[in-house]
Amino acid sequence: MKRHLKPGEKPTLKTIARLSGLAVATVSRALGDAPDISADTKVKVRRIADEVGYIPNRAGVRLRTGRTNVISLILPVESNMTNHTAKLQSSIAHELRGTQFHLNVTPQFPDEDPLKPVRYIVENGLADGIIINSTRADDERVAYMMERKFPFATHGRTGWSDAHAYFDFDNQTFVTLAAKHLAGLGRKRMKVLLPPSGLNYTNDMMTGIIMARDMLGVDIQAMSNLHAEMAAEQISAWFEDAKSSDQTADGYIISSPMACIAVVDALERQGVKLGQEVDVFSREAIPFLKYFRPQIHLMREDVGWVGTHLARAVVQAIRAPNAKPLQGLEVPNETYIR
Amino acid sequence: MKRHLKPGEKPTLKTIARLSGLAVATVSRALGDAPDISADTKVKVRRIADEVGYIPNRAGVRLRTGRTNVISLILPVESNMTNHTAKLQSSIAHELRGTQFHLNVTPQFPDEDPLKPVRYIVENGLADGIIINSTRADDERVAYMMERKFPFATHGRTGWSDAHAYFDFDNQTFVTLAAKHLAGLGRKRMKVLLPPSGLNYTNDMMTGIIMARDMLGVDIQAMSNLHAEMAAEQISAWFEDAKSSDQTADGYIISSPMACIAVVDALERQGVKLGQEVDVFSREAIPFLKYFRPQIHLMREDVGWVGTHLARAVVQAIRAPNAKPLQGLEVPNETYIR
DNA sequence: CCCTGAAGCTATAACGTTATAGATGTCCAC
DNA sequence: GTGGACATCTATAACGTTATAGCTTCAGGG
Repeated sequence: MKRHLKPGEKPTLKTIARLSGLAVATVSRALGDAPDISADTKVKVRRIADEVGYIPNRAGVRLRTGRTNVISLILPVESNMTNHTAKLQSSIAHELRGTQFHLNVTPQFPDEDPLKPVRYIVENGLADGIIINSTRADDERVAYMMERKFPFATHGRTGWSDAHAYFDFDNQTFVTLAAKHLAGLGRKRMKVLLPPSGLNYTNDMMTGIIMARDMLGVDIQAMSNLHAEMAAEQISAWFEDAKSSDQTADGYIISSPMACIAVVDALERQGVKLGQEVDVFSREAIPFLKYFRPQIHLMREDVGWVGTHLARAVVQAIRAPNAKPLQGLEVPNETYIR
Repeated sequence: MKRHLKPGEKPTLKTIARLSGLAVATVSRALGDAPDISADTKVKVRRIADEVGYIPNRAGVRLRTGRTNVISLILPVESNMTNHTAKLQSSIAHELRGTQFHLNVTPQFPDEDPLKPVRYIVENGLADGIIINSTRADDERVAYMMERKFPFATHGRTGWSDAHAYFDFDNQTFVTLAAKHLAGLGRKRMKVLLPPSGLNYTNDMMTGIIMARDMLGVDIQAMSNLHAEMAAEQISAWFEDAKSSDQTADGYIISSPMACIAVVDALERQGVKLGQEVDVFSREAIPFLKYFRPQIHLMREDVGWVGTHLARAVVQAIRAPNAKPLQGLEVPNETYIR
């Protein structure tokens, strides 16, 4: 398809002009559907443009026309930010304040390849650096950016995290601490509701399970067929269905606050009382589960600091590509438990 | 200060070159701290640049150097988005998918003039359109953008909303419906926890209070010295302090989910039981308060649709500046109540 | 007094795009 | 066969920036 392109060449109007034998201005006007260009030419130009994958250079358009093709969302930074995403973005934006950098949000839709937005940004030069989360051990986005030496920082480690900037919460320790805490309350049979499988921190939590089993000698295992990002209804439904199966756990370790709510709700429907038959331990960024049920045990995680670190890390990766990448690992201890 | 500038002129390197008598290239190199420019010149250029308020044109830099000065945050769009901000952004991004527009997030810090980010974007041409929320009746940001004919859309109406694009939830009807619902449960003395004063939807809710009083004949009033965006701790503290004062309300209408949690918590600490001595009615975007206390009465508000509408509205404002602005008002009815 | 080298500045070109004015060719009317 | 109208395309310039090469000036050595 792209056989007309010189290798590594980013197609511009000039490319299309060369391939079509037309002038750059004509190509521009043809693509812009100007009235004084013949239909034939328009079709021909359009075809070549598609063939070579032409995408208008935003800087060129912007410089010439003043059009930025950007929509700006003004996000009020509230003091009592109860909101994970808002908090993360605010802290990134806050750290970026005073630098030349602007923050752009690119959605990654569940129905598309996770690599797509990353590739789009890298190939079209839409940013100097990228921040991603939900990392996998062999994350293809990370592999892609490392190969191209494109600056980035990840929330969550990967198989190559020695070599790139990241911030991570030590989820292995999270699990062992939680298990220890529950064991201290006399709990004997624990179940862990993990994040979706494949994610790096899911693996870390699985390691934590094994470590807790080995070192503390407790009966602890992951819940199968269920993960912490499922909708509350699904989690509830699972507990209903599983009534007949093994429900003898007396301790739950839950990876996300929403899942925790769903689990507690399901347990209570079965007549179980928190702090009596069962104890529940969850991770939480914002102090709110304590209002839901004060008996829930919590490990706090500071999202604001995550954003701050990631912003610094990616800026460093941009400015000093050869320096040692900025890496941060927050290892929780007993004082993190509420 | 800016007396050297022609009116309306956006300072560029050329401007500084003209004012300093140096060549454009020299100015560029002086500001870039190049080694072959004398210290004197650097100081002089820097001073003039500051004086005229020079800010490098991002498109120029980007075109020349390839540097975008943009950091991109990849935001995974989860299906069970439990998160107001993330949901809003996802729906905006979703609506923008397939258009040429990118979404940029500009924070508005509580310690700075709300007009600042808007002015920054407009003056420096950093976007083609702006979306704002937390509007006031005589919102200075709206006045600013209207005066300059800069495309925008607001979440929440203003005093001039006939003339601009907006989406709003009918908060007046929200209050009257809630009051009617509580009255139907036999509640006689209602209190409303409003959003911070000055916001347009706060005024709407106040109108709703008066209408409910007049039309339903119920005893209903706003809670003073307290608003729904305060931290949970503050709300709790207020209820403690106010023990001695009037606590005879039997119905509460709360403007935000977090405040609702705090209020219910405070009430329960006083031994009050939901659905018995007191009923509580709240607004909610995500189905979660029902897990907290199933007795809470809810009016649902679809944040996803808000984002979709706002995105369409601002795109229309950009593409067809003279068309009638896109406006949407969601008027709740009994079926919105859960 | 010429040559060299350094310091300090500038002219030019280029990044990719599009608005403007102009060029070329065709066709028809007179 | 000349003029004009029209359709279609192109050359040029400009947006703001910076890398590159080159220019000027001056001091100091020979």
